[in-house]
Amino acid sequence: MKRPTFNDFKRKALQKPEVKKEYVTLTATYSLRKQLIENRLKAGLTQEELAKILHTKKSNISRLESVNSKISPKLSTIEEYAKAVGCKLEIHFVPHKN
Amino acid sequence: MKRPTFNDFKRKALQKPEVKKEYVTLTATYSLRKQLIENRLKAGLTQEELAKILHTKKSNISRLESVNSKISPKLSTIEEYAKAVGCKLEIHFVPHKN
DNA sequence: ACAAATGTTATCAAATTTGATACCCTGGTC
DNA sequence: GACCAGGGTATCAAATTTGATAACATTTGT
Repeated sequence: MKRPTFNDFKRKALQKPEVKKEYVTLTATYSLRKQLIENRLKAGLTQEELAKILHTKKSNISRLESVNSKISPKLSTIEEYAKAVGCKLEIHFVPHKN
Repeated sequence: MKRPTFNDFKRKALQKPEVKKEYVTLTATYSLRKQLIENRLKAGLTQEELAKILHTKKSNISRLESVNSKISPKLSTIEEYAKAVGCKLEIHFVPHKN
């Protein structure tokens, strides 16, 4: 019997409905922040350089990317960010299994 | 030689950079509205029923789904809508070709 | 045609995000 | 140590979205 992995733990935990509920909302925003940063770096830009492109300030970019940020950005904000780092934003409604 | 189709026209038009630029931003929001409505219907809900689930009013749902709506909704608004119709929201940064 | 259900639009106050400014922190370099 | 680049945080006014209400329009069913 192999030792339980993190994925095992995750799969188990997600059985609990209250955990699953949190997980769904968490991943969406978390994955977004990750993609923001990831694609800015991929474009070789600092927060300040990106800010200039978007005609705003670096502090605002930082707020957007911040993990502990309590704000839910507007769709247009994310869209402009994406365009500035050479990406296209795709949004999908994926039906829940169960 | 077959008659030019709409897709032919579309492909041709998208060669023009200024058209392409508009297209990119248009499709993102347009495709969103379509998915909102499509998935609400798929869930068998009226705007009023969905409004009740989200603790709001049907007029607000209509505004969200409205094609000529000038507003760019918050991400959390779309996320809650998705959850209410039994979906998970997925957001992807897709690198531009070229 | 009528009534009921569903969807749309306008408007206002309340809530939230955004832009700008200022300031702090860390790592690296001199 | 002093300096700089890059990033983070707090705060305020300005801009925008959201919720609620009311009235109007459209579709559906009988």
